[in-house]
Amino acid sequence: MGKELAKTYDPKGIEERLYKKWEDNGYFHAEVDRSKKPFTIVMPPPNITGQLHAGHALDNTMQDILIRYKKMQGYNALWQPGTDHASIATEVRVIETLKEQGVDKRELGREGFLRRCWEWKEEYGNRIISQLKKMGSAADWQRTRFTMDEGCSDAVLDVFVKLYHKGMIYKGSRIVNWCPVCKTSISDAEVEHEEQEGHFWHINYPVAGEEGRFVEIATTRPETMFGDTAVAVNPDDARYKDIVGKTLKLPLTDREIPVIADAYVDQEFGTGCVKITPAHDPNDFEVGKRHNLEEITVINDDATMNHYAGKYAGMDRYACRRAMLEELEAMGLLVKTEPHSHNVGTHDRCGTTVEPMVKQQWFVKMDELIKPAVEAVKNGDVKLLPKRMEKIYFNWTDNIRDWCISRQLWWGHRIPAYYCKECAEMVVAKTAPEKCLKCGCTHMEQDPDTLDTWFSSALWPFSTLGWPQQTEDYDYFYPTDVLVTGYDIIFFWVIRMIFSGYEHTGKAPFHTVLFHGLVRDSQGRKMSKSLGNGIDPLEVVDKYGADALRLTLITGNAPGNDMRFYWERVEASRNFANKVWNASRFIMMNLENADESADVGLDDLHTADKWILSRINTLAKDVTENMDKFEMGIAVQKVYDFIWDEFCDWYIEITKTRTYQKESDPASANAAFWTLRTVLTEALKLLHPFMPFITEEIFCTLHPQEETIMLATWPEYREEWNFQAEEEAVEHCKDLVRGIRGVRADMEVPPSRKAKVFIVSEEQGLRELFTQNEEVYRNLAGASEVSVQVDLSGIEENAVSVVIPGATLYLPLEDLVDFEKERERLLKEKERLEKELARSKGMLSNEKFISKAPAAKVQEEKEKLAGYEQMMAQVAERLAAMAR
RNA sequence: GGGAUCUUAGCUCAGCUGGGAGAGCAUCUGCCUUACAAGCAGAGGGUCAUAGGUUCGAGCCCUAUAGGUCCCACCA
Repeated sequence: MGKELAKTYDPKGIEERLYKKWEDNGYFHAEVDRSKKPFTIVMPPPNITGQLHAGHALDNTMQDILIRYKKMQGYNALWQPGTDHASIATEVRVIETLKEQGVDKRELGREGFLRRCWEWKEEYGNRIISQLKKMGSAADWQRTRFTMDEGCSDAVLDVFVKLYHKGMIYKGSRIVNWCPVCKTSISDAEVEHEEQEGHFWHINYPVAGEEGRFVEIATTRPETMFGDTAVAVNPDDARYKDIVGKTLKLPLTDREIPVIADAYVDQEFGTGCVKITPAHDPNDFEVGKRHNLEEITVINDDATMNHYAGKYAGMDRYACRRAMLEELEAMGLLVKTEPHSHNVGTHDRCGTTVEPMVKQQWFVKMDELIKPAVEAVKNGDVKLLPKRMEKIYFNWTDNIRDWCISRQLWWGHRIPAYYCKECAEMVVAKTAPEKCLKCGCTHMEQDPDTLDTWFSSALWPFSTLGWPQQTEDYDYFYPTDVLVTGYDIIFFWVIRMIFSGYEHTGKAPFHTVLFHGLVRDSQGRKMSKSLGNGIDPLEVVDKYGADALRLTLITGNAPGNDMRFYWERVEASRNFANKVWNASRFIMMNLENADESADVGLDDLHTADKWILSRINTLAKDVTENMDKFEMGIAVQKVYDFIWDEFCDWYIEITKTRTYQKESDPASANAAFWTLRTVLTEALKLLHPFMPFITEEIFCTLHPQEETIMLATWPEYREEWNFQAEEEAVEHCKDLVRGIRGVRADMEVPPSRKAKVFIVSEEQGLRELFTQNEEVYRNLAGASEVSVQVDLSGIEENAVSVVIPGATLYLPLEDLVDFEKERERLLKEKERLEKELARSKGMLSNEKFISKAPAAKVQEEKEKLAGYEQMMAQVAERLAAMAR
């Protein structure tokens, strides 16, 4: 039989050993197997700069649970892992590292810099993977991919070239978000808007040729006025009708600009006159296009002013602002300065205020591409969970703008566009053309820009499976099934994967997206480096074990909701692990006495055995339903409650008398042994996806002939394990036990003192039930002797009593009796019953309830009423007897 | 400006399609009962934010209000 287990569960050592076993035995690996149904999850690739944080822990626990669950259900489950090159994030980190060594990126040159990036990747790229392994992640590491590996890069090039030739990728001069610190353009999704306190400066622009006449404009960014090419007013604005078409002198410059009319201007806001700077404002850019205005860029890539700023050239944009305002004030042109709070775009990575700039950039045309992605969510081909995420999704798709994909970075997929140095002809192709198609010269130069890091992530569900090659893997495992990720990257990633899937593979990349929320600190704050409030999952694993961490992250966590992290909750999880451990230990110790050869059939089982079997049978059904609805928090809660409450606190206790006294009734003991072993095994299986390590350790000890629980069969509901009558019988016994325990606690009867129990019931069925099932409740009720009877014969006058549904219990406790206390208890019970009766009678006397509520409900209520009336009668009778 | 979401026991949160309010932690009482004191048994504690409405019946559906959180948005 099984070996002895330690007294408390210590995950240290166990976890590492089991993980190694799983990995070495290839349990995580999936191969194409046409005889099985595939189930595929593609892991959101963590950045190679990343260290495991609470978000990863939650994300990967959820995926691991699904994978393990599906594996046990017999699916050929593949969890496809990999890492992301994280273009800008990595480049920033590498630059920082270089800086510490006193090296500048440009000194190294592109080649040299990229070598450093690959070195970084080699050094840190696997760090997070080894950390994910500590969580128990059953990912197929043999298939680990990288967004810049050969296959993924090939997919990127393929897609770029294809979209370009379809006219869906274009190069154009557009206004983009420019980060002056990272010195690259960024997409709209990377801009975070934050409310900032700023100023509204009113500045007079002199009207040319009309001495003393001014147009007062209001601006929050005066330094951009060097790029003004017009002032606009609303065409319907009566105040400015006569000035439209006139010319203004742009202060601090020698340029003159026209006054134009455009409906974009809001008459109510500011002065109703807007300076138009097409090169530095998205709205002004549009206005400029409509009016054919010149685009004058006045700010350099590093946010200093260029020569258009005259004497301010070379100054930082804010320094320039301060200086020029002083000058304007001195000139008397600064009319007033108002405080003004407004939204400012900042770069989500570095927090720098973005500078809108006109730049030559590459874009993906979104209008057509997005259509199938919208349709898919609308018609349910792709389900977003929780459903409210759909609104967020549509909000984005409905306002979609072309996606700026070029980045002025070096680390990433380089854009496959080649320019002829001689004639400037451009060729877009997967491989570099040897010579210019137009002029035939060989001086071809590749576009220096790289692609947005999300361009490759968008292809991740299929590029990792071999696409664009039509591989067996791709054919079999794609489309994937569920995507699990945080709601914070719905725009960056989820939407882009969906439209990319439709565009390139003709299919949705997954049928369900399961969103989870953020893990916050105990005060509800976001975990962040600067606050130093982040919890390190590895520290939790080290202290409490991976199973405890996993359970903590999953319990009470509804899809899409944020959760708070509490160490107390980890402790509670750890306690549960210990509970499972000890219950198993106890059972295995008992099983050493079990008669292995005993052939136990369902007919040999006692009431309690059938009850617990029936309960776990129902549990399996419920948990499976919850899992299929992705309600993991609810599922694990049910398993937890079953194991702790029903199995440990009731069933194991019930069986103790039988297993302890094996010799006196071997058949009874063997039935209990069989049930203990069976139910424990089934419970371990149900718990395994959530707590893989402890369940594996116990399972393999309990079943030494089995290799692993990972490949055990997931419990399924079976009709032959459904025992309704036994479930009811045990419920009655539990009522009885609780009744007696309650009264004993009230009367302060020491646990060591056993008492005789009289069960008085007028119902023959109940009397039979209690007579036949004495073993179920006798020990738990601390009964020395039990007598089931129809009347009070033989019961001492001063016995203590308690009423339970259908019966009254009497405990003769002469010396301990306290009539006043018992009267109080009975009166309290009477009060409770009176309330219930009133409520129940009220409902049943309501004609509308009778006529409109479902018949079953009415019947149910009638039965309840009967039960209350009966108990009321018992209580009344007892009170009357006591009064005598 | 638009939208989402939350408000349930002292704390943190569950509560699936409307049919008598749950868990963990904390508190109180009694137990070292030969698996577990990281435990066992018992107990207290909620007008489910507020006000209306729909319904035989509302924590759950609708409307409004208050407060919190978050997302989106080009009012210079």
